[in-house]
Amino acid sequence: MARKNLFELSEAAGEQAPPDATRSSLVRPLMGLDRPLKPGRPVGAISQSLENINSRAQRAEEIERKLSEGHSVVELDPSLIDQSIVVDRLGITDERRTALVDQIREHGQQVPILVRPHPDDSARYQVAYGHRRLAAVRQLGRMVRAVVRELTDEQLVVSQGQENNSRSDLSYIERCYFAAKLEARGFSRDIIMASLGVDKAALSKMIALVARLPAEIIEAIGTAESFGRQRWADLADLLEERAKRARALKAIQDPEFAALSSDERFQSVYDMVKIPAKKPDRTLWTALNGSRLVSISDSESKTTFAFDKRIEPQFANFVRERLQALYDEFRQKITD
DNA sequence: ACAAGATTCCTATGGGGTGG
DNA sequence: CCACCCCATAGGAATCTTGT
Repeated sequence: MARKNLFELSEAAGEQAPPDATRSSLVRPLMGLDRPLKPGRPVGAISQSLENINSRAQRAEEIERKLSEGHSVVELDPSLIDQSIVVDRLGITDERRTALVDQIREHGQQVPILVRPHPDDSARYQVAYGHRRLAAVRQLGRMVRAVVRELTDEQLVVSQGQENNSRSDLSYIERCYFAAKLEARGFSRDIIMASLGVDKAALSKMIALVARLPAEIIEAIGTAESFGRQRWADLADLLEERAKRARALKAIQDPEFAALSSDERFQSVYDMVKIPAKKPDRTLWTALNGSRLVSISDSESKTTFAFDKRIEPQFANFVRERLQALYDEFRQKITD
């Protein structure tokens, strides 16, 4: 928890920091993004150029530096801006949203968002990144500060993914989800790798993971910030079993489930399917005369007595009539 | 035969816990 | 408080599989 809060604070600080405060040490130009690429340029060029920059943070700092220095920032009406062609988030917590809104209300929007002209509607724009800032500004009813660039679809998603990477903004499952959506939209593996900053092996696993998990469960659990590849893969393994999957799908409908934090939701689903359902412990009670009168089934939540009517038809009724007396005796015993 | 993708295995890293 | 260990994570290399 403490870690998470720290992270949120530092991330919030990042949004408002003066753009040039920490960037003077950066000298390496962001190859491939320091000038707009010609549309239609082979996609390999993008990923190739990105290989030369190994540090994600550095890469992202560069993107921001370019934005704040090299390109003019304009103010746009948020209502003219549509979201990206591929949505990357699984939802955002309320406190994070309000924190950002407060911050922009007090300090203004320090970091511009990146948009491109809408390919189908010349009057509108599409976000490459800055969805949350856009939403916050929209809520405040202000104009949004934005950099407008001509971007191909590939450049758009690569910019979007790199921005997310740079801020360590997306949890593992969100990155997987984003990857899967890019894949579904027909982007090449090269582009997706460049966007997410992962190699082909990792990407393969990310896409496979989303394919293995029911979408309802991913969406119900949400970001699950604390859980990475291993735990999600474990969960996917466990959910291969049909019975467990059914149980998980049912559990996520519970209103109590929705009230948990995302991490807790993951843990709760995980725990539920991890512990194998204990099958009821069945024993047969045998009377002293050898009659096997009662079979007793003992599970986690209840104990069932089944009376065999073929052997002693009246016995069950007899016990039923004595229940109150038995219960009284029981109460008496535990209150002593 | 070749390329793309999937899988498996190994390892550096860092967080978290524990014992002195 | 520090040193150490354990474990999860995520990146990467090697290898296997599949499709053309």
